[in-house]
Amino acid sequence: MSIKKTEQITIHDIARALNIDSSTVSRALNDSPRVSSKTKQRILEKATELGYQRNSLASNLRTNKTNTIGVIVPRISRNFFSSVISGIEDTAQEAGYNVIICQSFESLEREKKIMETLMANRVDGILISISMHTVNYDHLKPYLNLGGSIVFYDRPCHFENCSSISINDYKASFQATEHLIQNGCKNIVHFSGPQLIDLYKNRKQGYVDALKKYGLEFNEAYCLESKLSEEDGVIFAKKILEMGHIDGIYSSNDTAAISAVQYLKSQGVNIPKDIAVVGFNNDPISSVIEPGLTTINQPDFEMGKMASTLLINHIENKKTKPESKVLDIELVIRNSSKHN
Amino acid sequence: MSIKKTEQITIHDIARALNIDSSTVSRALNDSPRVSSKTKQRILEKATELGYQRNSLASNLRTNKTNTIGVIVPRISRNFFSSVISGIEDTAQEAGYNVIICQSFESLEREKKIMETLMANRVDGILISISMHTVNYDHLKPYLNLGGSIVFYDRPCHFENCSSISINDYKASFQATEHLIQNGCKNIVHFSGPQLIDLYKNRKQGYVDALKKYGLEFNEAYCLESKLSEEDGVIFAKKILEMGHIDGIYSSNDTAAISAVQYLKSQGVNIPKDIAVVGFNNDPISSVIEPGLTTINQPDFEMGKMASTLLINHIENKKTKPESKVLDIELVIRNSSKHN
DNA sequence: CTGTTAGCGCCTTCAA
DNA sequence: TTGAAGGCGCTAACAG
Repeated sequence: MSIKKTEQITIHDIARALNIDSSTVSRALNDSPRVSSKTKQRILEKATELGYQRNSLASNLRTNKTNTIGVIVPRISRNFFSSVISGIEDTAQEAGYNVIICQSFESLEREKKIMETLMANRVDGILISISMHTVNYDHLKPYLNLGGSIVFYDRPCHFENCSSISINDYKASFQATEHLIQNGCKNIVHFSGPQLIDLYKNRKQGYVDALKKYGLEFNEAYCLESKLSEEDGVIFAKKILEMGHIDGIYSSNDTAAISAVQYLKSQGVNIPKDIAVVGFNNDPISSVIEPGLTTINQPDFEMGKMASTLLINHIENKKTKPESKVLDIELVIRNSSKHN
Repeated sequence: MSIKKTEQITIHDIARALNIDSSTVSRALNDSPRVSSKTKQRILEKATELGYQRNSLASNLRTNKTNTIGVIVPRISRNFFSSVISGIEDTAQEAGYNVIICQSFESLEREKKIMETLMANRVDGILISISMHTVNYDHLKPYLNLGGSIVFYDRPCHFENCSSISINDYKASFQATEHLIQNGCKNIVHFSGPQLIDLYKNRKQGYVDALKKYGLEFNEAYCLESKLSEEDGVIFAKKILEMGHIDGIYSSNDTAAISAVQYLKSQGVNIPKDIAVVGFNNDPISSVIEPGLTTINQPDFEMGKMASTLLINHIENKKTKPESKVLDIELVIRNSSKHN
């Protein structure tokens, strides 16, 4: 900000105008009890009169505390993540923290850069959902060495002694598959995600184990792996139609399930009668549009709140031991739409 | 960040280790040409060896420049906005700026607080899409007085000599309505938004004028005003069914159009044969799901890029005169879905 | 309750 | 090409 010095009012300007010392002004502006309410009053008045604007850079430099937490998220456009962010902001604001949101776009390179700038800006802590291309965590170390705290959310991750919060993907997957089986499905396809990520590996395992429990054969060809792109659903739907005898879909991929359903419908398939579908899906629009879809309701907002709370705890109370919280989900069957 | 001093490596540590002065180190780390490449080399090596991490707080304080721009957005979960943000980040990153994203959640109170923290953190510039409850702009003044630059995007706004970028809402609306009329609609309902916001006022006017041009009567009861909440569409759809003779909907509200369409379909209405629909809608999911919807395609990503470019221009070149850019849209008729 | 003093880590004249 | 010195705006001892 190229600023003429005359425009920057500092505590010294206030002090000078009032013939007192700048340290008193500082105390007053921080509402310290060690200033008489009378002078506090005078100082605040003069401050607004002169149009004083606190310079946090200076104060943060001095105190070595920014009251800011960084959030690294694959992409904010995914509804699940924007809800998590809301939860984070909610809690953070209440505790007096600012939040900086950064998108990695699933790229390790961008994640590294983000870490650097968050570190350079000395954020007090970082909440991160690692990108799907992140396989080692070297880029997190410098920040930890610097004394920062990191909490992983959504995509679980065991690293140093950082806490993490995730949902019980295995169990969720198991339940979803079980639900389909109990409703009579015999040939269930699984829309999976990148197997490099534990999350998707766990989900696949839940699917596999549920099949096993009910004596259904596991068929690798039934696992359609997606890179989480927009149009995978349609491709998958076509494959399903080719296969011919599929009667169930368990999708661990938000958007894929939706577009698959749409495509299948357009081809005259009756959902869920011909093919039943269960998917992860926190998108409010699609829930309005596809009332027949059974969805796995992930606690997004709550996850944000918990992650934020945990991180702030770590920041303010370094002794706290790392925790690994695993949240359960619930299956929500949207048989009836929200239209009443 | 409560840090033991021993962990914070500074330029002085590097200087001491090399028996040179910290100012030389500073120059080297900033890649100044006024340092021999030999010492530069030594310094960089020692820096990585010691695990030096630049403290931007200090440097920003000193230079009075943060290389950071703040973005205020009503909510990131709306697809239009997250695309705008991507555009902003794209351009900003290339120009060497960091981006801080803040959500106002359409609340003036939150907007005020955000302005304060962005100001306190001395961001170099701010991109803002004002909340729908923002009627005056007093909270922006202190930042401008401090020498900051502001650019308005999406929701146009004439204030001091700030630039703004928006789409031609009037024209878009006119075209949309005209499209319906030319396709034989006689009784066209308009889903409008808060009339306090110029944007929605302009959109309504476009609708009104298009009706006028084609000699159709304007009926105030046909304007269904929404507060941009999720479920308005269903309420509106019910009203339409009550009215009985509606054959067209022009919606200036993303989600309302979608849920209305869904509800109408569930009641046996044929879209677009019985009722034709044109709406603003940048949501990729709904475009997959409702292929029959005619949508007004807003240049979201481009808007972000342009806004960012303009702001950075203002920041780096204060003489730049304020501009008001107005982008045109195009009607996209999604008769055929994306499924090929 | 208020003033004095001394930096936080970095950058930038000004000299050499 | 490098060093010395001072200060960005604020806060935190320590005195009084």
